[in-house]
This record gives sequence, C-alpha cells and structure tokens, in this order.
Amino acid sequence: MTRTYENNRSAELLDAAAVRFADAGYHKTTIREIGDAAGMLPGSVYYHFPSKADLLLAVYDEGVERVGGAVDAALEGKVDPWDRLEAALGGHLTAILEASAYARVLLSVLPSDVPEAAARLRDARDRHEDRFRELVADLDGDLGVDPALFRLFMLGAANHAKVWFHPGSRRPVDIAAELVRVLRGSEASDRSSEPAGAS
Amino acid sequence: MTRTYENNRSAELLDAAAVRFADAGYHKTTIREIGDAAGMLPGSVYYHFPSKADLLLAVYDEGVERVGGAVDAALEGKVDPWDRLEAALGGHLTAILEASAYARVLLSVLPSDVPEAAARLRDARDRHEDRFRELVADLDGDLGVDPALFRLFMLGAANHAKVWFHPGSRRPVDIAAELVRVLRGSEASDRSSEPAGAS
DNA sequence: ATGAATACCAAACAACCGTTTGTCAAGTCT
DNA sequence: AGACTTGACAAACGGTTGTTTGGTATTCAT
Repeated sequence: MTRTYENNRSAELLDAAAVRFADAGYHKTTIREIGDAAGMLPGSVYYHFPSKADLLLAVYDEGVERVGGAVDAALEGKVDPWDRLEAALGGHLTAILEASAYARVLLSVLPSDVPEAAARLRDARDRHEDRFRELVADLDGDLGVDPALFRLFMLGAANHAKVWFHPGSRRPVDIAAELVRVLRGSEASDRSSEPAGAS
Repeated sequence: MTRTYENNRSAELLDAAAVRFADAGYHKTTIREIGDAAGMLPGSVYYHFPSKADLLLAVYDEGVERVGGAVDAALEGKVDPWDRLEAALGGHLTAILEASAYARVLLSVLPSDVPEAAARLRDARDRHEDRFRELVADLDGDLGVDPALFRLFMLGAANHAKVWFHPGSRRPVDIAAELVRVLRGSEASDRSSEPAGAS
C-alpha cells in the first residue's frame, strides 16, 4: 500500500490559489505568485496539479462545497418557504462577501475566462444554483413571474453585492433580508398582507 | 493650420478593440489581435493610442455614451415614473445585450481589471448609473427599501442577464418589463392595489 | 540495507506580451 | 519645389507567462 506521505503542501497551495484567484481573477494570477505564497517554486506547483486550469477547477469545486455548506447551515430549522429563501441567500452572501476566498472565486472568475475548463466550471456553478431553483419552486403564492426569471433576477441582484459591498456597514444577512423583502412584494397581489405574526 | 488627413483608421481600430474587449475581456485581448482586426501591425496601434489601457478607456467612454443614447431614446415621451424606469432599463438592456460591442464592454471588463485606469473607468460607469439614481428617486410611492439598495438590486438583476441571455427567446425590453413588475410589488404595501386600469 | 515512491528544487524552455525604435511613402502647406 | 506632417511598416526589445526537464534529499516498505 503506497499512500500519502504527509509532508504534503497541497492544502496550502490550494489556499494560496484561492486567495489570489478571488482577489485578482484568473488571468492576473500567476503560477509564480501562487507558488510564492505557498512557499514553493513555480515548477513545484506542477507536482500537485497538472495545469493552472486544473488548479482553478479544484478551487472552484471546493468553493461550491463551502457555499453549499453555508447555505445548509443557514437553512437548518427554517420551514416557511420565504424564510428558507432568505436564510439561504443570507448564507450565500455571507460566504461570498466575508467568509471564504474559495467562495469568492465563484464570482470573480467566470467560466468563460478559461475556455478549456469552462464546461466543468459551469457544472460546478450550476450545482450550487440548483439549490435556489428548488427554494424558489417551493414558494407557495403566485410569484407573478416565471420562476426561472425570478431566480435569475434574485441571484443577479445578490451577486452584484460583490461589487458594492464593503464590510462594516450592512451585514450580508441584512442585505439578504432586504432583497427578499423587495422580491416578496410581487406575491402580495393575491393573498395581500397579513403582517405575519411576530412577538 | 495643421489638420487631419483622413486616411485615419482610428475608428476601425476602436471598433475592433470594442469587439475584442467585449467578447474576450481585457487581459485575454492582445494588441496584436486588435491590430490584426483593423488591418494594422501591432506597433501601429501606438500611433493612435499611447497604451492598451488608454485604448480601453476610449472604448469605455464611447460605450457609456452609446448606452446613454439608447436610454435617452427609450425615455422620450414617457412621463409616469415607473414607465420611465422600465423604458430606461429596456434601453439599457437592449444596448448591452444586442446592439453594441461598446456597450457590452461596460459589463465584460471591470475597472479592477485595469488598476492603472480603474478610477477613470469607474467615473465613466458612474456617469451612466447616475441616470438610474435619478429615475429611482422620482418613483413616488414608498419603496419599502433604501432607494440606493433598490437601485443596486435592480442593476444587479438587469446586468446579470448578460450571463444567461441568448437572443431569439425573450427580448431585452420584455426582460426589463418583467423586472420592473417584480420590483414594483414592493410599493404595494401602503397604497395597496388598484390593478391599474386596463380593459 | 536496498529500492522505490514522495515532495520538492534549480534551471531552463518556447511562446507571447505590451511597447519602442527607426524608416519611409503619400499627402498637405507654403 | 521644398519642408513638413500623417499614418503607417518592419523589426526588435525586455520582460513575463505556463510549463518541462533533470536532479535530489527525505521517507517508507521490504
């Protein structure tokens, strides 16, 4: 049985790559920088990953898993469909705006940036966005719009926060709450307004 | 009087640059490609523009002007604030999704992609987004959210269409209409629901 | 102890990047 | 006609890029 050796710095490498990819994007990040940050020469990176694109892909997959975890955690215990949507968006935004470089990569590098890996990057991203497809489908009231369009508007609005968000003022979960409040107005035409219990 | 000569291919150069920047982004576009597309050697590009960043900036400015023009044209004759917002979004989306490579550049290259020109790129972009600040401010009813946040959500949702839009199915103006309909729900809490005329 | 796998280093490779330099025909001004 | 400007070409420059190759100390299985 030949198995791991455990002087392995693959994890540090991946961390370093995640930070650089998230902050500078794919093309502005060089193998040399990543290697440097992991205390490694550029050539050594290729012992761990066969190419720069594969390195990105590994980061991307890990990113999907982490945002997914954040969403799952936020979702725990919530039962009302709108509450669930808000919680999921809260987890999503927290991960992407504050928590993890891995998560941020999902927004700062587009699949089209790396044609040779575009299909697999899109797969990874879809794997995450599918959660929201479900959450939107579970909303009871008539939305007044195509649910697919509703989801795209919602994710577009949320992810755009990456551009204007700066930590310290509004918390990601507050942004999620406000967004859901705006979107929720659209169902108020039929079953209009009980102010929803509270206290 | 020393004046122009008019064998000048600056315009073709700018067009070529706009298309490449829009389709491939800043870093993946090379001066050689742009020169090629304009029938020019790479060195000759520098007769017209002092640097790649300056070339982008010229494209960007022209882009702002063209989307601005599309918005102005769409706005003509509209008086109701919500109608105006919808029209403006329609013009914005049409320009960005179908009409002009110059317009598309506003979405496909971020100011942060080119640090040496980031400030001036942001200026250009703000010049355009300020129109929407006004349009949102003119909405009468209480929005139920911070107008700034409302604007950011709206532009985020709209611009995200660049990712999922494909020509032939839904028209940009229809997307704008749907988006406004979703957002408009949020004003229905106080002055709830006259179904707004219609046969 | 021996042999193989591990996890790197050191150095280079070819390709490509944005940009500069020197040159020059064609057009315009005087 | 001569001087000067325009709009390019041709060729290279220095630097950076992702990647490859060959070597080597350390660790592990036998």
